[in-house]
Amino acid sequence: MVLARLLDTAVEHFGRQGFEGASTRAIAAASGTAMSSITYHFGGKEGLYLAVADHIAAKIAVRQSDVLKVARDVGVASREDATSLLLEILESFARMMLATESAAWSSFIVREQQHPTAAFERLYEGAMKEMVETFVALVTRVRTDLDHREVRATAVMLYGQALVLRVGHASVCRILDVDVLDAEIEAVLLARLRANTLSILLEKPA
Amino acid sequence: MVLARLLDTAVEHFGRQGFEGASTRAIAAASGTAMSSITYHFGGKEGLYLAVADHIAAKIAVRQSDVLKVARDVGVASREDATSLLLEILESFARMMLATESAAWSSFIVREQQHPTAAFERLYEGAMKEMVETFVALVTRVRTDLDHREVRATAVMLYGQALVLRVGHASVCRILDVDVLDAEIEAVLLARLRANTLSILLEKPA
DNA sequence: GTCTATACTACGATAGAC
DNA sequence: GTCTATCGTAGTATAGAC
Repeated sequence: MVLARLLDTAVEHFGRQGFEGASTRAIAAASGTAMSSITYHFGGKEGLYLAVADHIAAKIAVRQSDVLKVARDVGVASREDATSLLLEILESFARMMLATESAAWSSFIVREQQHPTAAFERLYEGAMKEMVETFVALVTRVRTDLDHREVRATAVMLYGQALVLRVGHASVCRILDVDVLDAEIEAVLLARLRANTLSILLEKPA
Repeated sequence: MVLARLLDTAVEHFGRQGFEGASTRAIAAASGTAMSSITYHFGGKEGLYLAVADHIAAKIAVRQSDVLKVARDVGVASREDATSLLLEILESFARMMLATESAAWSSFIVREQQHPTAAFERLYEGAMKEMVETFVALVTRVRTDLDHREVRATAVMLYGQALVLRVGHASVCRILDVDVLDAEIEAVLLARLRANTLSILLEKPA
């Protein structure tokens, strides 16, 4: 109970302020417990940080599990099925990027992306790997004209379209001239994501 | 001189560790001066932080000035010219995201994107605004089938494809199964960016 | 302008009471 | 398991020498 509360608070604090910036005192206080609880439960600040990485990975895995399960069940898909599966996975990811709850842990992940520590390994293995590999397999199926590396580069950029919604949040709001991304704007963004993705996937081999 | 050295060091430190995580002592030491120089030149830690934002904005503005100048000179372009200008701006941005020097300040910017402070205003007005507006104008020219908001949503996602190269750096390396993004991989990525962007821009209105 | 010295606050870790 | 108390370190800011 205290343990869970510490983890949730820590996601927020590490996300906002990074490892060095966050303070175990502040995390403990915001969790309504003493600082030494962190030492007891996690061995120290670093242990808490790694536990947060696992915590985030688990949350993402749960959130993506439905759509990934469908992809697994379908197995080798027709080109049309693969295309619509890709759209679904990407839209699911984009919704995650738009959800306000992702703000907390996305900061954590983005920091690890740019300056990886041991926590990155846990994030990647625990949450991202399966999503990535499924995605790559589907792009391979749809874009038979591309080689191995081109497929993966394409997958990266398809993801980038959704990632920018969270990572460039302030600019996205500025560009769209809104203060918050409400349901109406979200619909426009998701529709564009879908349209762009279809354009990319269904390009006729030159 | 000391001032410039302090700024360069501060970009690095604030980028990696954030505002709270970075220490003025460490920044001063790495710049070969005393901590009180920061107080003298910038008024304190916060003043230094804002100065860093201006510093970064200026660097980006310089880097993008050539390609933006061309766009300005062309004025109202033909659809073909607008398309190739868009490709050029985006590729220039992508090259910036791939350059190792952008690692330092991109962390700074990404943090401000997700949790904006006064520094974000300086970054946006100083460096991003012109790039964004030019870009939106060109997309408007090319995708005449889209309304105002759809154009801006499309612009955001086109940028996202390039942004992911920096912001998702560790994952990109993992997905492409490389340790560093060398010239060969870069070429593949840029070629895909170009191809995807063309697919999106030249989509036939349904 | 740039330094040293210092005041004050907050950090993480740990020991020990309960 | 959770708390309080305390230690050593490191943070920012500031005053004053040069």
